[in-house]
Amino acid sequence: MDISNILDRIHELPEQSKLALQNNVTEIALAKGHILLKANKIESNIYFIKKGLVRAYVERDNEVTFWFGKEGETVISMKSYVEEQPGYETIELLEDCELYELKTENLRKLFNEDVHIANWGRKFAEKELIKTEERLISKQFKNASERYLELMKDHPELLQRVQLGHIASYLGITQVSLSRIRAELK
Amino acid sequence: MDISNILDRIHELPEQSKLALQNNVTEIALAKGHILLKANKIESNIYFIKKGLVRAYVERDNEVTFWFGKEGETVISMKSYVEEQPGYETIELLEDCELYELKTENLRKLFNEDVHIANWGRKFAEKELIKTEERLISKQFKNASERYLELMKDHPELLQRVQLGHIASYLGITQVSLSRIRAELK
DNA sequence: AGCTTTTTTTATCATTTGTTAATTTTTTTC
DNA sequence: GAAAAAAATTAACAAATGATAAAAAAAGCT
Repeated sequence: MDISNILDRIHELPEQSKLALQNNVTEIALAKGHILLKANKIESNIYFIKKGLVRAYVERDNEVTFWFGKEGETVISMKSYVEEQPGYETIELLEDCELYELKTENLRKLFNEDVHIANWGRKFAEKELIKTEERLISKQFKNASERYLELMKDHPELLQRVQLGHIASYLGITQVSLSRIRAELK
Repeated sequence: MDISNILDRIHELPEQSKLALQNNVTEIALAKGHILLKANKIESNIYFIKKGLVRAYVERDNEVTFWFGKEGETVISMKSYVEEQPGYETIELLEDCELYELKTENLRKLFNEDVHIANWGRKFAEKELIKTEERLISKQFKNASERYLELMKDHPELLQRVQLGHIASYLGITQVSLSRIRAELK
C-alpha cells in the first residue's frame, strides 16, 4: 500500500496538503524481530506500514500485546506523540516490514501551518479512539471465547500471521485458555 | 467550572479562537435522571459539563457503564461526532447538571475555518485516546480488585458520588463481585 | 533429513468471577 | 418518622479463567 493511499484512508486531503506530508516521509525496510519503538523513551518518529505486520506490547512481569498493525496502519507512541512524554509501548516487527517514516517534529509543524493537515490529524485520533473504545466495551461485554470469535470474524488473517501467544495476550487471556477455547470450538 | 476554563483545559487557544467557540455555546440546566444522548441515534450536539456528573452506558441484555463525566469534561457520542452515524452510548445524568451545549454542525464549520480550533479538536481526541488506551491496558493487566484500588486512588470522589452498581459495571465486574472485593479489603 | 528449539495443546488443580436468592442497609416518599 | 423502594451485602454453588507441568506438534537450522 503506497503512502498516498495510506494518507487518504485516514482522511481525504487536498493534493497540496498531501504532497506536503509526502515530502516529509522517507521509506525504510526493517527485518522481523526489529524493535521499532521502545517503551519509556520519547520517540520522535511515527511510521506508516507499507508492507508487513507489527505488534505493540507493554511489559511488566508479563508481556501484554494490545495492538496489531498491518498494511495501511499507523505506528505511533501515543504518549510521545501527544504529550512528548515517554511512552508505555514497545513496537516489535512480527514480519519483515517496509515502512514510511515521518518525524513528529515535522508533523507538528505541518499541523500548525495547514488546516487540512490539522483536521487530518484530528480524524486520525478520532478514528483510533472509536476503535479503542469499541475494544474496551467488547472486553466489558464479552467473555474470552466471544472475543476470540469476534477477532476471527473481523481479522481472520491475523490468525494466520500471528502466533497464538500474542493473540491470547491481545484477547486478555493466557495462551492455555486460548488453546482450551479453540479446542471447545472444534 | 466556566467554559473558558474548560476549553483551555483541553488545549490552549488564542483568545480569538476561544471566543469563536464560546459564541457557539449555550448554557442549559437539566435534572438528574435526564437522558442527554441516546444510543442508536445521530446526535447533533456535544456538551461540556459546568457542574454535575453523568455516565455513558451501552445496553444489551445488561447495562454496561464505560465512562463517567464530571465538571470540566466533554460529553460526546463519538460515533455521531466522528462518523455521523448512530452512536452506541446513552448518556444519563447522575446528578442535576449545568451544561454548555455546542452544535456539532457549528463545530465542524469552525474546524474547517480555524487551524487553532482544528488543532484543539485534535488534542481533544488524542487525550481521550490515551485515557481509553490506558484503561484498556489496565483491564488486560489487572484483576478486578487491583482495578478497584486504582479507581479509588485516581478518582476517589466517584465512590462518593456514584452508586456501586455503576462502579462495578465500569470495572467490568458484577455488583456482587465488587461487594465481595470491598469486604475483603476491610 | 534429522536435530533443536519454539509453539501449541492437553491435563490437573487452584483461584477468580458469575449467578441466584435471601438479608441488611440506605434512600426516597408521603 | 414510618412505610416502601432501591441499593448493597452476604452466602452457597457454578462457571470461567489462571497456573503449572508434561506431551505433542510445528518451525527453524545446519
